[in-house]
Amino acid sequence: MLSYTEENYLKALLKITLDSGFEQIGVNELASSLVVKPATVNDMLKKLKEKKLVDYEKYGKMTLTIEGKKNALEILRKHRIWETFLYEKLEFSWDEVHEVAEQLEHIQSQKLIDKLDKLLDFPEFDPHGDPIPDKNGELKIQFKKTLADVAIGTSCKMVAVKDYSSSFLQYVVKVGLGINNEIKVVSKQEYDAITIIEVNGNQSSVSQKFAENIFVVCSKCIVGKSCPKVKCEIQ
Amino acid sequence: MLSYTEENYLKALLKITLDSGFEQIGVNELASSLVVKPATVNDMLKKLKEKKLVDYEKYGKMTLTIEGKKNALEILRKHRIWETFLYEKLEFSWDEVHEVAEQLEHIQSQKLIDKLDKLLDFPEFDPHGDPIPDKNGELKIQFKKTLADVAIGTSCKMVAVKDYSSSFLQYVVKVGLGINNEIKVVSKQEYDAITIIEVNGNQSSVSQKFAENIFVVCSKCIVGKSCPKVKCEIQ
DNA sequence: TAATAAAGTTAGTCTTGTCTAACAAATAAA
DNA sequence: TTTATTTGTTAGACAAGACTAACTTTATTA
Repeated sequence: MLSYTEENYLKALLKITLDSGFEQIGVNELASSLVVKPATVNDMLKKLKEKKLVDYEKYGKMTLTIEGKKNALEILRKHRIWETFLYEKLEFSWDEVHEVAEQLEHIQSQKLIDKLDKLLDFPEFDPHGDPIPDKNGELKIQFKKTLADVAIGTSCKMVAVKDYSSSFLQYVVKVGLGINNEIKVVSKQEYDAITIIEVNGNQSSVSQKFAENIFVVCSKCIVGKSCPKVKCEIQ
Repeated sequence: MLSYTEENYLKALLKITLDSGFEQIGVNELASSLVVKPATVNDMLKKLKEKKLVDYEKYGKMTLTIEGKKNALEILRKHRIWETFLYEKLEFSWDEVHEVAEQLEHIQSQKLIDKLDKLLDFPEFDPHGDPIPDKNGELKIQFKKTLADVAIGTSCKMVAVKDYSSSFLQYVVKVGLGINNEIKVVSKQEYDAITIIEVNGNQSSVSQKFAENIFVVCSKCIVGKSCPKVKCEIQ
């Protein structure tokens, strides 16, 4: 049985891997993701290594083991199913679900998750557009990049967000954006990367930071140098 | 903000008060209820007193303060709403809900509970027949006693259970009993208090221990000496 | 009411998860 | 390639919540 804290460490490791596309994770990186000091991560690492959930050597990088990844995917599955439940059945808005799901994901009951999954008719995506791992831990991975990587003049479709904070999500709604919306990149300031986008006929200017937190798919996107951090894998 | 553990101490105190009808609770009593040593309770008591959730003097008895009771009722409300949700919406049986609700009751989100309450159409009782405190912390209290207190030849109606363990609840079902069933006490062995009851025309023998864990209401029940531990209050 | 039993308290220890401060290794830059 | 910087490690401390063992009060009962 994993503790609440151990679960959070595994989840954070998986999250970093999925976001960056790299399986090798440094102590500082994990520490800042968990808002904890590197020394603390170091201690926990010994325990996770002992339990064979993480591989690492002193002064090396860490990687989830198969077993660690399996556990992490289960937590991610619970998190995303709870988010979907809150959104679909309890009238929560998409900027409210994350915080509560952070607590609910630690409830121990296989039956509970299976029944929720059934109640929701086996959803494939959560309210933020993220894929929900299935019972076997299979996770759909889409070709995706951020709005910041989309070439001027190109259209794309918003599929997910990278930042789950209320303030960001509320701002996304304010700009008229949502999952599955078509976005056209009209122009981009060279100086500060302010981007003019068009959604449903309305134009808005968004910052570089904003654009980097919107995941999109499109046929003609810039690969390589301008898309280094987003894993573009197919299932 | 209360810790998970503090919440459990408050809940246990309220539980003992509701079950026994006495507000004055001893350290040993609470310790055995929480399956913890008296020394541990003693330490926690200092913290709860500090936070003005519990009144007590050294070597005296403890009582929940108004504030402590308010908190405890909120936890009880959450517990019972979650049990109802699991039972009504997720096909859990009545012997499965308690364990999971023990975890769910600690989730911090007022909105979550309000929305669940609404989804369930503001239930008044949980699957074990216990009343659900309302948003203001008001708790319906029924006249009730245990099946062990019912006089021979008398009929009564089962309204709740005292023990929430799976093994007991499954046994209750096996005997053909459930909330709202009419029970007639046919006879009782003097030697070992084995009681013959009749439910829906079928007779069963139940032990004293069993009978003490079934709450019932009836018009002609024995009060006073044979009903010393059950609080017989009206709302 | 004095002896015994039960109930409650205290002191010291353990584990988990966190911290700070000092140190060591690896990497990047001059 | 030597120095500086970043990254990672260790040691020691602390808070929460639990324990054991020894002790003190209060309650019971002979």
